Amino acid sequence: MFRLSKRVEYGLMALQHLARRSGVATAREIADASNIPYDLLAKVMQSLKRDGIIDSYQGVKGGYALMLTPEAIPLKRVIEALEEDVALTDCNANGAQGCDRFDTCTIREPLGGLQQKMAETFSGMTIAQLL
Amino acid sequence: MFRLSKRVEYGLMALQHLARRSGVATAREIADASNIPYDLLAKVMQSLKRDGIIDSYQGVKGGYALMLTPEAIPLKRVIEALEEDVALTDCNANGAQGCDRFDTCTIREPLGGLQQKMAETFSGMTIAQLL
DNA sequence: ACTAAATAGGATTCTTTTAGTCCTATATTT
DNA sequence: AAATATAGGACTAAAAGAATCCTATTTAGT
Repeated sequence: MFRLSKRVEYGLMALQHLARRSGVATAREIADASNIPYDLLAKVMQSLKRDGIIDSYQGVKGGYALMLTPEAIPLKRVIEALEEDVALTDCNANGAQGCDRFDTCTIREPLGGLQQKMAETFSGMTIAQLL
Repeated sequence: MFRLSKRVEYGLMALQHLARRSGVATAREIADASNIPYDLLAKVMQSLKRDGIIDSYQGVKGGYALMLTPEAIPLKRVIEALEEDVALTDCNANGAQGCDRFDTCTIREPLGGLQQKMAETFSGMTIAQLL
């Protein structure tokens, strides 16, 4: 349906939250502040951590903090960290896998061009512009 | 997952087919040529017809033909004819419906800007550029 | 040492969306 | 009348997305 997933929505809200308070915030705090299901947000934060966008601190007084300035975090990176790829078709993301008309297909290449434009759009906007 | 739906993929293939042969083609012919499930394509053609992108002729010797030149059919129109909207979030498409954090949400507006850029991208490419 | 509060992450379930199929009706040409 | 199209409703199957549950580990404070 051509939408950002909830994971991405929640991730953006969380990063916005972290950018605003510029310190450590817990997943619980963010979930409460933005009215997001805690368990789901927890996974999102783990993904962002794995990607290196944020850092995490375990234990009491723990939480998450940005590893980068908001200006240095393009939306494209957030989306990709959250296990999606900015691609219009499967074939433009994964190649022939799973498409039985890969060879004869005549829309893949032109769509590839479009896709690149979209990728540029998502690269051009950063967390800083959400503030 | 941020992909075009099969409906849109099939619709683009069909329009490309019609643009190339610039005459009447049946759904069966297009389905065979592009290796698309016939039943599904039939619905897609009906939607394109309803939108006025193509015209249809019933009965033997019937089929479909473009109502517009390929240059006059932007992808955005095709996508919308096929029951999708080019929107990044539900709220940016339907307003407050179904989102319980509509009022407090702070990512909707900036995403709206992005969305508009995307819409422009999809408006800027036409069926002619698929040829 | 113990407890409380965090992150880490596996497994599962529920819901929604998308894709695909089936069947019948109607129109048109031969 | 028969054959070949589109029109469209109803249904089923498969996949993806969202949400929940449970347990392990880490760490600060007492």
